[in-house]
Amino acid sequence: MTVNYRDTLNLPDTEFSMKAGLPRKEPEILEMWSKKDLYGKIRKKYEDKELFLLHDGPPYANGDIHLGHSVNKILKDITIKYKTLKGFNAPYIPGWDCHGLPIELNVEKKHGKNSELVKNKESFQKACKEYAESQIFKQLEDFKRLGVFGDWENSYKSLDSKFEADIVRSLGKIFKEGHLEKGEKPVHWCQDCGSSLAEAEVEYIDKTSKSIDVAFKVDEKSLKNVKNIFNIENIEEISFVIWTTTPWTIPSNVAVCINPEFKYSLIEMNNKFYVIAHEMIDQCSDRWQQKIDIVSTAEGKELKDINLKHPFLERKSVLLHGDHVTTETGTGCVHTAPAHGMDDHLICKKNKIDIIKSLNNKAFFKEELDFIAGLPAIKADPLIVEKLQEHDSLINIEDYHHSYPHCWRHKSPLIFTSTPQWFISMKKNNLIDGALENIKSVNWEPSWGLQRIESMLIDRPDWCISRQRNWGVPITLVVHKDTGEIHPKQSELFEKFAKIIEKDGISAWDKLNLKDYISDHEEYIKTSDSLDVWFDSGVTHYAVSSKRFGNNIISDLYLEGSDQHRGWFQSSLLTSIAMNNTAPYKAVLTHGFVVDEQGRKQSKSLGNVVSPQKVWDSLGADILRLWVASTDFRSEMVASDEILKRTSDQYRRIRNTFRFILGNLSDFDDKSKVEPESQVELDKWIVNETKVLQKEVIELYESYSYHKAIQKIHNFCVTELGGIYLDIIKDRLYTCKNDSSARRSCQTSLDFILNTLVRLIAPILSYTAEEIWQTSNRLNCQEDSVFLTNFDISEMNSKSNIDQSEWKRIFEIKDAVNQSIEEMRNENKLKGSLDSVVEIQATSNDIQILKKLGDELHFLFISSEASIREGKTFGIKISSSNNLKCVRCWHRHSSVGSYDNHAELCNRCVDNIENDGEQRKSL
RNA sequence: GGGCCUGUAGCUCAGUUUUGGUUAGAGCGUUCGACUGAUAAUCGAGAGGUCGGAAGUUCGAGUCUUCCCAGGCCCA
Repeated sequence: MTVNYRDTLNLPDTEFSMKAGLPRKEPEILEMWSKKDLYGKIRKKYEDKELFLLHDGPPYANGDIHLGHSVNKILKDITIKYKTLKGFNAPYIPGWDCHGLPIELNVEKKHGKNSELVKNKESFQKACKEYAESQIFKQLEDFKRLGVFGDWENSYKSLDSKFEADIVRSLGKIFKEGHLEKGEKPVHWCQDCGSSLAEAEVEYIDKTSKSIDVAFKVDEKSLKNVKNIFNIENIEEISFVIWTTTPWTIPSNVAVCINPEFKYSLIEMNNKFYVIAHEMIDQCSDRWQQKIDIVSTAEGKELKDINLKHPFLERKSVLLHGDHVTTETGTGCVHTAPAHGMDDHLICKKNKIDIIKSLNNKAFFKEELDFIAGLPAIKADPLIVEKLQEHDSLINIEDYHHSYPHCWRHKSPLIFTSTPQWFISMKKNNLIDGALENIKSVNWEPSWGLQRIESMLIDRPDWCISRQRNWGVPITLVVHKDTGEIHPKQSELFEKFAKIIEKDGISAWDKLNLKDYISDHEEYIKTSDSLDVWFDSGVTHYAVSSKRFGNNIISDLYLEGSDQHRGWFQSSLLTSIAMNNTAPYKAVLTHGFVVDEQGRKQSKSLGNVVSPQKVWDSLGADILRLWVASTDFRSEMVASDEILKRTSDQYRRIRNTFRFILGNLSDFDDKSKVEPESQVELDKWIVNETKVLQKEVIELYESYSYHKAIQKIHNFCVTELGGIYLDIIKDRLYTCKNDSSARRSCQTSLDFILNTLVRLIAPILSYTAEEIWQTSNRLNCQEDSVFLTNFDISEMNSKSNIDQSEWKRIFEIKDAVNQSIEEMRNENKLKGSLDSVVEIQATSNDIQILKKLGDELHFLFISSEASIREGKTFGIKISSSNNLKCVRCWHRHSSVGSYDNHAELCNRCVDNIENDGEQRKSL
């Protein structure tokens, strides 16, 4: 009967399962981290170390987290964990942005727009706060589930009264530094919101508007002048023709602009005389379907000191020169209503022409315009067209399709209208210059970030911080009830109001009585506007970073999506420059957006949304983390089922590599370690390879090239470990005596690899790294968690007889042998590689190298025998071994059958079972 | 319409800047084979791209220039 020699082998043994079961295990690990207060322990351990401050950009406290949130948080977490393992004190304070319109709208929807709760400002604010908190709670649980480490108990929220007070203090500081300005400027206004909107709240949607061409008659007093310029007589009436897509702005017209660089023609059409840009004649003729005769042409710059008459109001309209006039569409004469257009506003400001606005503060037409009184702007279009027809001023009307600003919530068309607003001025106290100067010394990653924010800053208007909303931090200004002048003691008042708000929240502003603060209170009123929410998040460098880490601290890193070049990067920069004259960050890293396989953005309507919740429930958060890490985040990040499947494959390979290592270290401890000097050559080689890998991967982490880092780790598991090292050492691990130096030598290397690799994957595969750590006695004897260790592992240095280039050649020869064996297999002359006998003919160089492996060469090829002989060329001969197969080590050897007590074993196995065991030097 | 960015095997990425130069690399997946002592694993081998498209510069372009196409972010 055959002896069961399997029991004499040292087979791997581990509880680290092949099947991950992440969706089940991860919550348990999360629970363990929480029970241990791991984050607290990390903080304590590193409190004296150099600070690395990654300041969290707050997500908006509304809705479930999506893949974009996950990408952002995971990238931050990888960075934080890497820096921690590197030995930095790298805290992470997550935050939330809590005020603003979307939350108001949700609360309105929930309770009813006309409910008592919504109508009462204080109860409405309370409801908004509760709603935001409920959203935060949900998001927080999901962020934690991603495996993100942070101070969740002490996260920052812009709705905390302390934070709200700090927002007020920030505004006070900016006021004190002279950047605040009152203005009357056109802003996007949503009739449904009853409020002006931030740029971020505007979206462009295709719309059909009525475009009209309107004649503006030349004033009687200017007629002679115009006739002179065109060198013509005997004409009673001349009109300039403008083109606009917003008929409702005609009542606010105060001027018509022409470009002084263009030529303008006097034309005759239906026995009437008009002026339009020469270049536009053909286009207008087509559009109006009219025959046009050119009477005379003049230079635009000659047309000056001319007054026109408003088409139906008793008012003049001035002819102005402006470079903004183009010949793209229209007539080359531009209707100018400074209350309703930015160009119009600027050109009138320049020419000192007063704004006339026919809309009231709620954006309805004023009473004095009887025919449209009380109408909202766009609704008045037909009546204005009618009015123009009555006055014989309408030349043409047609539909016009264009991309038009709409409210991001209501999807309703916006109007552009001027309202009294508070601004942070870009120029008043050189804020823009300071910003442009300071961004140069920030490290932008990718580098085009600088160019991007620079071009955005250069053409950005003043920052309108006023919102006519209820759920927001009040602009705590005290202004004169008649003149609107700010109270002389305003600067001191900011701190007083901040203290009240810190105690009682934002509702305190509405309740406080000015007579408790100023003696001349009867002359003054409180402003009722609230702050743009971008201001809230913009001052987190003060309300969070400075408050928690010391005054004027500059964060090491801001890490957000590339859309934040206009958003948070800019609002933070501007407030920081305004308050401290320095940028709030040393480096800014941006990532792209998540798209589908076709490169399209994820949207509900396209049905291509990947839900992070589904991913961690089915595959595990580590798979999501691995996907984030293995994608180049600098451009768009593609997510799809196939990609996640590939990611799982990649994960399994890494996991199984650890499983193999753990299984083969089950009987290994510190006492079993072999001195590096006496290690087998191959074991020295892999230690060296591991050290090289570690160095390279750390460099890649350092440059935020996470996808290259994880790829390198994965490739190492596949090529160096799977393809070479682990495959070769199986023989020694399994068949040598368990405490033989041959076996202990490779276990010593495996121990080193385990220690190195588990740390290298920890920032990315956090759950798995921790699972490995807790499973292995070799690891958990060192620290309570992998995250309480660092990359510095005790050095293993040793001299080797075989250098790197020689090993390279050895493995090239191994590849060649593999190919030869494969050929034999294809010809059915061979089955497994252990059936083969390898004969190599090589030149002296190769011979010299191969000789170093001695009679252990066949272990390199995993063949039963191998021999070398010198020749003029390189050649490989494979043959099938005629020897019997040893049932224990599966090698074919002539000694099999020559032992009476072990009839089926080879000499090597007999030695390993009965005697001291074999010695190994090289493989 | 403008600014910035992306486009290399089915998938994820190298290679493109300072140096343009022989048959464009890796891993995954796929196909075939081996093993059954990492076993829903592991090992070996093979197939697979002309580098989004076109034109140009050059002896020579994935790599430089221009234009075009597709897509992303931000703006108008």
